[in-house]
Amino acid sequence: MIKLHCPMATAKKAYHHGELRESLLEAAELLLEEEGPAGLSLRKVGRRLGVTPGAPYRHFEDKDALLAALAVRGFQRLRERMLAQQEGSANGEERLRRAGLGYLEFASLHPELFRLMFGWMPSRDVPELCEAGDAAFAGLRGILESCEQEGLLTRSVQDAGLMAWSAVHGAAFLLIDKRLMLGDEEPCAKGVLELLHEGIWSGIGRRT
Amino acid sequence: MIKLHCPMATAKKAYHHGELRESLLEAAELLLEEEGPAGLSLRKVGRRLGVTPGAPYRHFEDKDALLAALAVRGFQRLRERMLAQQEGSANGEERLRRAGLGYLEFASLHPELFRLMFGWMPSRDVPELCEAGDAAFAGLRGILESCEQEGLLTRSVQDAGLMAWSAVHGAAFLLIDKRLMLGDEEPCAKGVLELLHEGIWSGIGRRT
DNA sequence: TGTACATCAGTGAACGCGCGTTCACTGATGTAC
DNA sequence: TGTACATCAGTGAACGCGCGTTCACTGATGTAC
Repeated sequence: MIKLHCPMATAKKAYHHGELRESLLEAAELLLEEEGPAGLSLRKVGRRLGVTPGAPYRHFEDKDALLAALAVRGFQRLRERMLAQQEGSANGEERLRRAGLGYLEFASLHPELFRLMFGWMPSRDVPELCEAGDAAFAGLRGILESCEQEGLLTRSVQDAGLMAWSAVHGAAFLLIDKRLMLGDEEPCAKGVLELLHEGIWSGIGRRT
Repeated sequence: MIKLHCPMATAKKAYHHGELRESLLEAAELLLEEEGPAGLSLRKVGRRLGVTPGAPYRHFEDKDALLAALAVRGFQRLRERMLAQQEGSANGEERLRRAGLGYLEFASLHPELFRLMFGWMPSRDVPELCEAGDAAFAGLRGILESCEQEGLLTRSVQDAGLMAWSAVHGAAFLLIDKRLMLGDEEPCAKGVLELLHEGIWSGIGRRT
């Protein structure tokens, strides 16, 4: 048996873990999704990795720093997911739709992380965190600006951004809170987005 | 000095509090808003009321029950606020706007409670809680149904509901998370709603 | 109106728990010569 | 290539803390007669 992420693969118990920082983040995220924010403790994370309670302090100043790092990672992935499939799509409307879908998918896949990123964060004034959040929103703004250049918007980029982001953000929360029922079936990101996009686009754009 | 809410107003320290259940809820909500969910403990709430740690257990089975009651109260007030000014407004569009404004105002005034109601709740399967949430949404649905009867909707009540609720719900979160910047000024519920409503109504309704 | 008694609501002390964090330590790693 | 040594990353024991919850109790309240 070889543990891929451990440099000391053969040794049964290595004194040095090797990639503890990354492992802590992974384990913490897993724990967060399993037990929610109240169930996430540094000690538990350490225990999962077979590591002493003091070990995490070599990599994070305190618990809040770990949480902030978790949220930063989250924003980066959210951004990547939103922008992932943009290249192929010529049309501004289509790019907006894909970004929205990425947003909803991200929330569905990582509901607790999503909640942590938006609002639950105990220490909000971490600059890295703000930057990561702003960067994610900048992706949306970029899409809308290109829509405007294509002459597709009926409103300012600012107003369209408020509208589109609010709608998708709200839908993401309602989706992970299971407060949406589309007929009988369990709602999925894709179904919700289809309905939503129609409304958003009627509200901010025009079809050519 | 007379404490209004205490029947034993003259006695310096009454053995029986008299309205402890209600006081616990009030104090808990205050504490929640001041310190966030992580700072809310039964002991602290008791301490604030000058009451023993065991006292709350005469009124709530456990901490989760208190939290659930808090959220239920929140949903009731959210509903009331949304429907408060409906009577005077003949027009369906206007009623929808006022409901949206009520929603945003509620979130602005009680951000932590709002977060508790949506999603943070540790024990989600409390039936009273679901009912209270559904009742709040039913208010929105009623408004949209009357819009439909007035011939104002361009979409089904279902789709319009998803759209309108998502947009306002998302804006509420972005607002309390301070993620919205409208030009230079600090955004307020009213300003955000004005912009939002234009987009929503273009998306789901028509003007007569 | 007065008394006896059941019920109720809060007391206060105690429980065990898991937590975040600190600290002197030690084993492993990597670098200089 | 081999050795000495500084640096680093994890150990393990300990700290104090505040928490949720329990429980035998007691003072106040309200009811029956």
